[in-house]
Amino acid sequence: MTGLSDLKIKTACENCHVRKLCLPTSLEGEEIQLMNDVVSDRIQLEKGDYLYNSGDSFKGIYAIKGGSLKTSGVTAEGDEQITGFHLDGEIVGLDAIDDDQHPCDAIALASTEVCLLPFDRLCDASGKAPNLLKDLTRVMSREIRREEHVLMLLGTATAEQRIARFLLNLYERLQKRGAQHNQISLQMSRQDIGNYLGLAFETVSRQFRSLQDLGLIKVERRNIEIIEMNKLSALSE
Amino acid sequence: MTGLSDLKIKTACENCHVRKLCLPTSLEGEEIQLMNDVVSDRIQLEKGDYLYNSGDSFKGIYAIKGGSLKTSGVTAEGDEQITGFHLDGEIVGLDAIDDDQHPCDAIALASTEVCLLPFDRLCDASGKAPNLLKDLTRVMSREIRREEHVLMLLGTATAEQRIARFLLNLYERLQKRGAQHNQISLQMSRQDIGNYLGLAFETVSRQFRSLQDLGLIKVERRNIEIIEMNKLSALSE
DNA sequence: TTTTTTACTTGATTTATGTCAAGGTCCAAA
DNA sequence: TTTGGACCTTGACATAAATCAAGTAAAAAA
Repeated sequence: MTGLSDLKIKTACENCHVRKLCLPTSLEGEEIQLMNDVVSDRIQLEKGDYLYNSGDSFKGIYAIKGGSLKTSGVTAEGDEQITGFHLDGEIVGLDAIDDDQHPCDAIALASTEVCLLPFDRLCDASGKAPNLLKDLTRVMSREIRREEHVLMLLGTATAEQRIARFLLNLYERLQKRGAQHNQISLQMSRQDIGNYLGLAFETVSRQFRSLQDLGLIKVERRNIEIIEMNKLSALSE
Repeated sequence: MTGLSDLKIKTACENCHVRKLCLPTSLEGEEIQLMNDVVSDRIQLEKGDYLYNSGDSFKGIYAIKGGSLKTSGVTAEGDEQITGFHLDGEIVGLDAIDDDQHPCDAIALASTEVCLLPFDRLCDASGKAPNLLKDLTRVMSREIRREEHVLMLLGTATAEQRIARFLLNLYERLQKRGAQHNQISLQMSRQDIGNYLGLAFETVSRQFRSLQDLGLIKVERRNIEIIEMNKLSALSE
């Protein structure tokens, strides 16, 4: 099923446009070839497709080559709780390593392409390349810190602060990926944003409106323009 | 400063009473010796002592040999947000790997002893022992999942659900450490619990009282007895 | 095109929880 | 033993955000 030419395309980590944001950020020259051998598969998803479901057995972690995903768990009461939005260059599935099954769903927010990094291969390669081991632990550490930030947000912040920080965080990440200046293109619904931030979707809508009335942002469906970055930033604190 | 006999005591991972809960859970025989060489130091803390402060440079991760810690970050507004309570056998400091400085404080809740695992040594050893590498990634994955659970709690749960889940979670972890049946000994203040769960401390107090009035628990200062485990569990969902 | 569905906005009302305030209890230091 | 202070409980009141409800706009389907 997989020809030689496919393999070549599949394994071109060194040519990947998100290379510097992805897992093997510190690998150079021959080491990056190791990484090519780790990547077993590319998966193409359309909007709404599941990359994995809660309960699925763990094969490996996934690097997002293009597009975006949301990850969500199911609360004890049975409803969805979104735990993160993930952009290209970011890694999902790290929470499944411990007990060999995914505790969350991962769902594409748009057309999305991911690389499967089978975990056994990744461990083998990490044993050979100390830099890869460091990159792996760094990526996991970053995910822990990301969740700590969300946690701190949900612990105390007001609805306005949550929305402001959400927008600023997304903006920073989009900027690294070369987005247009001061523009945020939301890939998710108000429902999703509210769910993620622990707010009703009506509250998200009202806060967008309120920030627009204050002249800090301009809202046009799922496109947000940041007008007053400093004020928005001040308000988020 | 460190004699041979000290070294022997320091490095006795194989004899440690929290060995099965700690990092090197899958190591056997000679491999566990590798771990002994990783541990560089034991640190004794009294209640209120800081293990590290936010901003401190990262030396390594810490395994709790006995006692307990809280970790807390500082929000943008400048107030404390507790991100976790950590018991013996658990690991703290994983969030500092990525950018080489601690993003949180870690503070002892009681007399506490920790082992310092310098990160470079740990990486070296992980390169030699594939099982150690797996243990390390498992511990990090577990921390990611733990935070996801808190996140899901803060996203939607009511005050009553938060308290119920907090108690049940703590109970499970204490049971693994041989606590008395149905007893929870809280090492932290109502203030801390509220901060962690995103509630005012008065709300924590009221919920304890309410659960006691329902006959599900018995509260006596910082000792909680679970009377109706099933009902408490049902209520937490 | 028209119709249907989904996503979003806005208003009115309710409610869970925060805030303020007062008093009580236990522990530690003198 | 007394005293001071941290910690906790309880009540009264305020409020941010949820919920309920109705309408609008855009996208998808017919």
